[in-house]
Amino acid sequence: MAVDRDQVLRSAAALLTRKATSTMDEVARAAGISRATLHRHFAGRDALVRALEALGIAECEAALEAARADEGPAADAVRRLVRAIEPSAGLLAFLYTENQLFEGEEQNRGWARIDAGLTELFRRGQESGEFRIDLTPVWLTEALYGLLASGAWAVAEGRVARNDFTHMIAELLLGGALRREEP
Amino acid sequence: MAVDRDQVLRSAAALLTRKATSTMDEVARAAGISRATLHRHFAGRDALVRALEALGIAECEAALEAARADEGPAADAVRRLVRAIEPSAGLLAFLYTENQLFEGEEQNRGWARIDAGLTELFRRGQESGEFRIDLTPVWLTEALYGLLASGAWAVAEGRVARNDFTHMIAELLLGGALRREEP
DNA sequence: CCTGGGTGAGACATTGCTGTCTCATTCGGG
DNA sequence: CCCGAATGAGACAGCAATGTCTCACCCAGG
Repeated sequence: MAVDRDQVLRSAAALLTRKATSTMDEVARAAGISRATLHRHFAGRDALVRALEALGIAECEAALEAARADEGPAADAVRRLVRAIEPSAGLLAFLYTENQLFEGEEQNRGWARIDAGLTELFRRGQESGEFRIDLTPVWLTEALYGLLASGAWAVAEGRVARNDFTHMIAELLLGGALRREEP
Repeated sequence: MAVDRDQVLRSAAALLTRKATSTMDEVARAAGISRATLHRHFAGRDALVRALEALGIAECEAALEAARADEGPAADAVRRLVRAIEPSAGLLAFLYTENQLFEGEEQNRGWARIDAGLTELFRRGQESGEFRIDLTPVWLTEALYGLLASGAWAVAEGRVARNDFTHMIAELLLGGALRREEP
């Protein structure tokens, strides 16, 4: 027995990614447990979302770590980062939109740290001359979130191949749609 | 009296953009009318969302028209389009996330036409050699939606200046974060 | 001055989800 | 084998939002 809390969280993330308004009952069924048991592990929907938020933050920080965002050319760091964060993109998309509902509420301190890490990466790229300076690091960070969410949904609906996810996001973010002049 | 239906729709759009889970009562108050009157004009929340969807579609088509998406260099057309669509970005963001909930449901035919128009624009840019061919037109369309939503939220939360909206989105989408080689 | 359409305020039942509780069952360890 | 912890199933009340209805009001046009 002893329900695997982490596995419950992951199936909840997968379900809520597809349907953000899923019921506690649906979440429980998706995890293969009863609503009562789900309630024993997460006091309520709110607690569940908080736990998912913590999971998302942990995965983002792990990705930031694994991608060694502060090493080497910033562009390569961005590519590594997108690759590392891909498995979490669905969860991120859910949390990203969910956060739009918290209105004034102060955001979790974890997000602030991740935002800072990303912003720093883009700032570093600007200082090294790799990135253009007319797009602010804050905007590039927001754009990355938006592209991750778009990408996750596009993949979920079959409009983009899963294998292309990393390439599509990283290359659009870095190079844009315009064709580069031949080097 | 005769409540101005269009004005109600616009205030609803503005409110739901900020808080997607707003109550019918909140929507009514935001429009300065009573819930009863709101109900007389829109049979229910569902009907309201449908009407907002129709409004969003109409504004998108108008923007697509006004931007003359099929004329001149594709890159310039994209810039005109982003500029023309900016006032609707908040509504678009709301509808974009709302649509994630409709799961299987067949999407409105209007969106299909707009998607087709955008995809065609990007395809045209590829054929003319302006746009790179490793990013599919479908993905560029999705990315545009995602960036519009990100941009709208970032502006709403004060992370990006409203005046920069068009530039940030269009230039990131077209040119990406990397600095161009000096021409 | 009337009259009627449009409105606001509020009551009401309904619905769907939530949170809590109970009870029977099951499974694993001692 | 036996016991206890964890679970599943279901009942139950509470709650928030919805949709419907009534009634009084106001104001513009006849």
